[in-house]
Amino acid sequence: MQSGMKSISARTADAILSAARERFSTHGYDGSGLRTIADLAGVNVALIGRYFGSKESLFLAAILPHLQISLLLDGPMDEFGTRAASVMRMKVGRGFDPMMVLLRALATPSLAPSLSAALSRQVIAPLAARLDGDEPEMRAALILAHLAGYEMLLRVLQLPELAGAPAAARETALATTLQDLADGL
Amino acid sequence: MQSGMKSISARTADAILSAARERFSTHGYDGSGLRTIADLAGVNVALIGRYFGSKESLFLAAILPHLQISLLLDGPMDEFGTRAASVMRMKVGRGFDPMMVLLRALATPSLAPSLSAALSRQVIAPLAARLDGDEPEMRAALILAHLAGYEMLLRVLQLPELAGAPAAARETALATTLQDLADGL
DNA sequence: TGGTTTTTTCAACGACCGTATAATTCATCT
DNA sequence: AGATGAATTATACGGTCGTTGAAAAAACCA
Repeated sequence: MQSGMKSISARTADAILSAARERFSTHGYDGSGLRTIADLAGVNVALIGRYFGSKESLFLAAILPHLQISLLLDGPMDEFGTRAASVMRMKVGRGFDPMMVLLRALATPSLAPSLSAALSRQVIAPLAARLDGDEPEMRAALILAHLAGYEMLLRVLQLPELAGAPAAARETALATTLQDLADGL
Repeated sequence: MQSGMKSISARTADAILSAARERFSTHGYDGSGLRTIADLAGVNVALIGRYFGSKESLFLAAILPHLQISLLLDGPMDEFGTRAASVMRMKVGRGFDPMMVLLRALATPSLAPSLSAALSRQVIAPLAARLDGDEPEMRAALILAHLAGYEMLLRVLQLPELAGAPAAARETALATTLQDLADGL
C-alpha cells in the first residue's frame, strides 16, 4: 500500500455510517456523541477519527449520498403533489430517513454551508429542471421549504394540530400546496 | 420579604433575558452556553441559575412571551398572505427575532413538548380562530409550517436559490401560498 | 512459524458543559 | 456608623465533548 495512505475496512466504515445515520436522525447533530455512535457500531471512538477525520466529515459522509429525490421525480409532473405526499406517508416510522437527519441538522450553524451546497446540487437543481414557468429554482426551493416545514412540525415537533388531523385531509392539503408551487401558482 | 422567596432585580433579569434572546437566536439552544450568555449580560453564571433555575427555563422565559402573531392577524384575512410576507420582510436584519430563536430550537428534542404546547396555544389557536372552512387548526398549522420552512431555508440555511431570487418574486410566491392555505385551497 | 503490515483499542488531553453551595459585596434603614 | 437582609460573585464538582498519539491485536504473507 502507498505510504501515507490510511488502511480502512469497508465493512467497518459501513457499520459506522449506519450507526451515524440512525443516531443523527433521532438525536440531531449536537445531540449525537461520537462515543454513542461508536458503541452502536461496535467500534472504538478513535476509529471514527481515523476513518472520517472529524465529526462534521462523518455527518456529511453519512447523509450526502442519501440526499436524492429520484422517487419524487419519477413520473409526470402534473402528479408531483400527490406523489410527494404519498412518499412522505410511506416514510413514517422507518428506521433511517435522510429527511429527518436533514431537518434536525438544518439549524446547526457549522453545517449550514455544506448542507446548503449539497441541497442546491442534489435536490433543488434536479427538481428545478423538471419545472416549467418562471423562476424554477426559486420555486423548487419553496417546494423543499414547504416539505421541510411540514415534516418539522408533523414529525419532529409532533404538533397536535397536524399529527391529530385526519391523514386524508393532511395529505390532500400537502399535495395541493406542492402541486401549486410546482405549477407556478 | 416572605421567607423562602428569592430576591431578584428586574433590571438584571431583563439583561439576562435580552442576552439569552440574542445568543439563542444566533447560535441555537445547544450552541449557546450559559457562561457566554452571562458574560453578555455582564453577570455571573450562577446568577442565571438563581434567577431562572435551569437552562431550559431560561429559554422558555426568554422566548415564550414573544411568541405572538398579533401583527399578522391585525387586518382583513383576505390580505393575510401579503401582510405576512411584508412582516417577514421587515424582520430581516433585526437583532432579535423570535422566529429565528424558534427555528433554531425546533430540532432540539428536549424542547419539543414545551414548544409544541406554546405554539398551539399562542400561535395556532389565534390564527385558526380567524380562518373559515374545514379543519382550520390543521390549516393554521400548515401556514406556520410553510413560514417555518421558508425562513429556515432563506435565513438560517441561506439557500442561494431563495436568497438570490428577486425579492418581489419571492414575496409574491410566499404571499400567494399563505393566502391559499388561509382560504382553504 | 516468524516477520510485517493493516486494523483496532487504550488512554488521555484540554475544553466546555449545567448546576450547586458558600462567601462576598452592595443597598437600605435605624 | 452599624446592623440587617438583598443581590451578586467565586469556586468547584462531576460529566461529556471532539480529538490525538502511542500501544496492542488481528490479518496477511513468506
